[in-house]
Amino acid sequence: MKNTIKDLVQAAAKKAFDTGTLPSDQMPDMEIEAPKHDSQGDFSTNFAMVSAGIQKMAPQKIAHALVAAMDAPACIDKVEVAGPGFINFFLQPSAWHPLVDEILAADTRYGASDFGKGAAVQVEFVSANPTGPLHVGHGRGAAVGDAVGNILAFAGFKVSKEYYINDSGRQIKTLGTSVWLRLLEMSGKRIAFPDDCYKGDYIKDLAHQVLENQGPDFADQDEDTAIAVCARYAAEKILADIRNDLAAFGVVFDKWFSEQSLYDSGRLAQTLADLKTKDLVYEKDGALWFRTSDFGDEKDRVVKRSNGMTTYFASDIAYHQEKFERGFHRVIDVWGADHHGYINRLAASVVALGKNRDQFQVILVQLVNLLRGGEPVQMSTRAGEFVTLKDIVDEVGKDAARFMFLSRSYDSGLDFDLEVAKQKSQDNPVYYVQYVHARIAGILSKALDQHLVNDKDFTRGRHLSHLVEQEEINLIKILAGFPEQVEKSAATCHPHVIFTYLMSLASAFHGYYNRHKVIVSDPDLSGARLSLVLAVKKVIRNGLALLGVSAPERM
RNA sequence: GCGCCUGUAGCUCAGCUGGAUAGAGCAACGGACUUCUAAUCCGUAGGCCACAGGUUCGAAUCCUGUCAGGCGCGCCA
Repeated sequence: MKNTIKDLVQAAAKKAFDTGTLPSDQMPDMEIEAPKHDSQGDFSTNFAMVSAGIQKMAPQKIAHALVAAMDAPACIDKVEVAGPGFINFFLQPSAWHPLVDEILAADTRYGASDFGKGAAVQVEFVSANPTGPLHVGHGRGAAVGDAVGNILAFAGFKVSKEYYINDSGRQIKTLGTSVWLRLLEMSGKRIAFPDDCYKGDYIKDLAHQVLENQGPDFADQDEDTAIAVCARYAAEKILADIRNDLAAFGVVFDKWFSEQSLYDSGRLAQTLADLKTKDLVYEKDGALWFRTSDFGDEKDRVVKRSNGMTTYFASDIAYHQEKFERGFHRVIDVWGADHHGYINRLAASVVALGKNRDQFQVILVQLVNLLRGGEPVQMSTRAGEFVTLKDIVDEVGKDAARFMFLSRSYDSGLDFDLEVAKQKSQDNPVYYVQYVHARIAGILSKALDQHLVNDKDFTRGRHLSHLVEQEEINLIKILAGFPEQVEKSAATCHPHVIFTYLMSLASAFHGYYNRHKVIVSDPDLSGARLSLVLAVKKVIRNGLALLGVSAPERM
């Protein structure tokens, strides 16, 4: 419909030029948009305003010249000039009817596009160290990363979701030590438990399991060997739990990438060798420094410490090189906002090794404030006292949690209130939207019982010309906007665009539902309305699916 | 000190690749269930879009500065 209007405007501009009412035939970069107010029509264009410079005429005059030259088809009721020079198009209600058919036919693919043109994109998210359970912050990152992946895929990108496992280095050793010390404690040995070890109760559980598997003599083991055994066992167990918790949260990765594998495969050594060959590193104070400041970073960074150990940064450089070698055009990392100081150095490494800056993108997710009934939930990572993602999913459910996490832009901090997320009331947005789906399912099942519809009607509109109510046309207009919102969400990598859209569609539906009955005595009108609400149901489902939220048939 | 994010209704936030009269939800007040699910709807009220300049036909939106809040500035990960 939008393209029809655009063609119409362009044809009119050409005709106006040919007949001499417009001095130039140059086309401006105009927009066709749906105005905010109904009094401003179904569509409007800013053609006249953006042409003012080209035509050397007042926008109002250009607009009138254009309208005079326009051959509007029958589906357009009237065209008028308004405000500073907007041209507003008022459509016949029937112009909107074919869209219902289109939605029913496209079904699960309505809203999909080839916007991404099949470009390969990798989205890496969560990537929490396997040293403890996932917490609320990871939950928001997981919801965002997963939704961004879904949305990009729906918009025509070839998406791969990946989790990077930091399974080498000091933290894993610390994990092993923590378990080992708890194990000694249980075996009756008095030990001091250092401050930099992990203190959560899960460490004691793991120690208990190791002791059970290895037998009571294990406490007398050589310490280095024992810590290695503890570390391996604990990391594997924690990672398995992370996997399970994410699966329960509806997040499934295409690939789990091990940091250790970068060492084992020689990929990391290769990267360091490349850096030397390209003269991107130098030695100073016994350490090896990357010249990241030549590529936009504030200062150079160490990739190999004077003690011979490579840094986390070194692994990350190798990992990101490896990503691009796998053929991804774009690499997106989802990080917590507290890591933003890391962006410039990693971006520098990507650019230094031959990629464009815009091929690497970091989504920074701001922090979550966990509340219960308006009061902050006290948490201390140091003491190992915190609410885990699993706790949240168990308490409020996957759908409510995900919807809440995606309700706001990740650029803003988020207040997550457990009591609100749990409430089955109007405070809780997830039910507001899911309720639309369930309500329509209820109507459809009643219609099926009464033989008002059959299976064929689920892919094809019926008697659509009966849809004449203002609320009906308004609903179709909102449905028409879905593909555009998906594209906007994909272009900006902002899932909350879909959230906002779903809320407005749900609101329009509830309003319609309360004012008009779908199943009425006139079978043709019933058929038309059933087609319309079925289209709404499909779009709600498609939108919720992008956010990883289910669409229930009943509630 | 430097960098990133944020500042819009009493509260939580949309709107930010410039467009017409700045929108939702919550909270407050008043209404709607003999009905396809009231987990809903309708109405009322609520605003120096932090502040000051600039850019232009037009600024909540872009630029500069100021103020306020959050976070980050390791040979840690």
